[in-house]
This record gives sequence, structure tokens and C-alpha cells, in this order.
Amino acid sequence: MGLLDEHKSERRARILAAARRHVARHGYDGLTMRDLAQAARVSVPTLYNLFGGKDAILTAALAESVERVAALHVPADTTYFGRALLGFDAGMTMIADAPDFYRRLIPLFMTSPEARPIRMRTELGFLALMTANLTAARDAGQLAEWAEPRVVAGHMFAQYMAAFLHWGVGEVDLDGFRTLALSGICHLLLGVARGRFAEEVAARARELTPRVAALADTRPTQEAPHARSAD
Amino acid sequence: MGLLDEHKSERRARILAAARRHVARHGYDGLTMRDLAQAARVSVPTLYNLFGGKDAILTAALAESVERVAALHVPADTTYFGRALLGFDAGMTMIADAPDFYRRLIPLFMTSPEARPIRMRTELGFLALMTANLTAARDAGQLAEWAEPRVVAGHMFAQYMAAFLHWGVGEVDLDGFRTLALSGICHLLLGVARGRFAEEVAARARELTPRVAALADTRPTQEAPHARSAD
DNA sequence: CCTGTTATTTTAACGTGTTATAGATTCATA
DNA sequence: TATGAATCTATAACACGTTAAAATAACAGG
Repeated sequence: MGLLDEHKSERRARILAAARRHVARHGYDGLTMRDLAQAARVSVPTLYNLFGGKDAILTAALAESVERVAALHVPADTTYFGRALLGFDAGMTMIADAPDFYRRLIPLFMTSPEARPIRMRTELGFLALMTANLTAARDAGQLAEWAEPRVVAGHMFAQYMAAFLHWGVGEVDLDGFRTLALSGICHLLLGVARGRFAEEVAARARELTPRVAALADTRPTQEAPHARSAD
Repeated sequence: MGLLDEHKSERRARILAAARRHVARHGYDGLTMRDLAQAARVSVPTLYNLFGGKDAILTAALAESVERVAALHVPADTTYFGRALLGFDAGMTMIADAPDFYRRLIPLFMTSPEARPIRMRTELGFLALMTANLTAARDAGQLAEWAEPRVVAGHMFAQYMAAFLHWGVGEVDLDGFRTLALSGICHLLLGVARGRFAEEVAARARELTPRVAALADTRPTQEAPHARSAD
């Protein structure tokens, strides 16, 4: 509450900002604790006092971004499919905001135990939105009666994550990521949607299929430049 | 061809075996190049001469395992769904063989540029099998006419990978991995399968749904023990 | 203003992956 | 068997993440 804590907050902010900038430009391995300390006008042990380590710093930077999307407002005056698209696009615009930063941190985000809270937050946010959406669809008779909204939402999230990973390792570009994830989600909904919901999903799946097929054809079959090393 | 190359092969084998053993027990970070050199009765620079680095060594160990599943024989005298299950099970038994080893290396396998050839090999193998299977199903009138086998197979692979990742970070156990991946694949096929293919898929999806729902309920909501650090 | 507490810095060190250099060993060949 | 060419080893070093220790600065309360 005192000035002491304010200074601590300032330092934290300076460190996170410097880390963001540096990672976006030079990648995870390109960021050294000694450089970061100098850029943030702070000593190395302070980095450890305030955060705990390199991964913890980048994790905190990631968490900041995720929180920004957490408070998400999805209007109810669209179709079930339209609502699903809105939630999907929110995550996409966040990534499009600073693609290099996210891309460089995908290994950390995907697998590190440090980043598990962020993963949970992302997944639970997605699941909550989609589960509510699918439950409403089921109540309106636009979902197969045996289908479990939460289970279906989980499989949708799997499609999203797999496409995210494909983008992270450089297999597809940002547009390909979007196409891939959307097509996967539509394919998934295809078997459980009914009525108008089903019609919309089917139309979109048909439209996306050739684009996904084209994507697969243009994928590099040889090694991509090492994304993790510093440039 | 000469004795010189044989000795080199022996060294490579010794190094890979020692790395396997050590990683399964103490994890990625628990394996140091100096320890590995000693365990393989080899000097540290030799590790770099023969492989190129730590990641390259583990990548080579992973590649060995993947190659063992590559030569896969799938009998044609089953239903399309049965054949899909066979290919799926092959990958599962490989993982069940040395789960600790694979689990510890998931971050490397999933995201490292070094491991891209292995990822491609895995993905292409899966896609080839499933695409052939789906194409045959389409020719037999058991697949929606607008569906693209390769695209559907890609989305199936996404379900598989997402479940794999969930297992790798400790979100579900090996049985949960199997249940999750199968349910996802069945949900995905649900919208494009027709005839008897569709009946089998639908029956399996209905059967798996409650199990996946139960899985989601028992998931830990707090932090798991750090899997990457040495024990 | 002084004092005690707390936070930050300084400095040094440890173990790590990685690499260069020079010396020893091992193989193929004459 | 002796020579030459690879190849491995030994040693040392570098930069990195991380942490411990003591010294210094900044704060809160009297």
C-alpha cells in the first residue's frame, strides 16, 4: 500500500515491458537475465526476488495478455454458431496484436508447469463460453440429445489448440491457423448440431474444406528456420 | 563400412541407451551432458561430434522409437472404423511401452525445431493411414460426398495431438489420453460418416461421452508437481 | 533527525550447455 | 610393420540461469 509497494509495481511493470519487447524481437533464448536486468534498470537478483526466474517472468507477461481477453462480452442476439465465432475471434485478435511475442513463447505456454495457470484460465474461459452456448442450443432443440455440451466444447478446444500449435511451430501462418481451427470446430459440431445450427455449421464446413486442403498442399516439407534461437 | 564406422555406431547406441534410461528416471533437466558422457563411457565433445547437442540426442532417441511404429501392418479385413482403431492403438502401445520417456520429452517433441522431422513423420504416417481409410470409405458410399479425406484426417490428428499434450502435461493419465483421443475422433467422424461407418462411430461416441465427462470432473484444478525438474 | 526494518544492489560463485584447442589413439594403407 | 589421416579425448574456457553473502539504500515510526 505504501510507496514501497508502488516502487515494486513500477519495477515489475518495467521488467515485463522490457521482456515483452526483447522476446518479440530476439526470441526466448535471445533474452538473457543480465540483459533484461540492464534494460529494466534493475539488478539480476531483483528479477528473482520479484518473479522467481526467467520462465516466471515470461509467464507473468503471458498472463497479463490473457487477462485482457478474460473479461469478454458476447452479445446474445446472434445464432449459436455466431456466438461461437465471436469468442473464437476474441482470442485471434489478441494473438494478432503481438504475434511474435506469442509465437516465441508457445513452447513455454504449451508445456511448462509454470504456465499451467494460464493454460487453465484459457481453457476454462473457452469451455465456459462454448459450454453455455451449446447448452442453450440443446435446450432449444438444436443439439443432439445424447451430446454432452462440456465434452463437445472440450473437443472444440482441442481443435483450437492443435491449430495454435501448428502456427507456433511455423507450419502455417496466422490466416492458416484461423482456417484450420475454424474448419476443425465446424467438422466437430457437424455431428451434434441440429436444425438451423446444423445448417450454418455444414455450410461453413463445406466452404472451409477446400481452403484447408490447399493449406496442406503448400506446407513446407523441409526444415524451417529455427524459431527458438536468437536471430 | 569399416571398423571405424562400427565403433561410431556402437558409441551412438551406447549414448542413446544411456540417455533413454536417464531421461525416463530423472527427466530432461536431470540429464547433464557430463553425466551422460560418463554413463556412455565417452567424452563430452564426442556427444557433440556424433549428434550435435543435447536436444539432438534426445531427438534421435525419439526418432528411434517412432521408426519402430512406422512399419505398421493394418489388415484390410475389418470395417473402416476398426481399421482406424488399429492404427490408433499402434501409437498407444508404443507410448505405453516407455511412458516416462515420452512424457518427459513432450515439450521437445511438440515444439522444438530439432524435432520437426519426427513430428512430420508421425503426422504423415497417421494422415496416410487415415486418408487411405477415409478414401476407401468414401468410395464405398460411407462418407459424405463433400468431405475431403485428407482434411478430415488432419482434424482427427489434431484430436490425437491435443489429447497427447494433455497427457504430457499431467492433466490426464494414459487411459484418459486414450479415452479423450478416441472420443474426439469419433465426434469428428460423426458428421461425415454414413451408413454402417456412421452407426459404429455414433455408438462409440455415445459410449465414450460419459467417460470423458467423468474425466473432466476429476481433473486437478491446482498445480501439479513440476514434471520437467529432476526428482 | 535518528533508528530499525525491509528491499535492492553488489559481488561472487556454482552448475549448466556448448565449443575451441591441442594431444593421444585408432584405423586404413603402402 | 610403419606412415598418414581421421577421430576421440582431455583440458580449458565462455555465456548462460540461478543463488548466496554482505553492503547499501529506501522506507516507516519515534
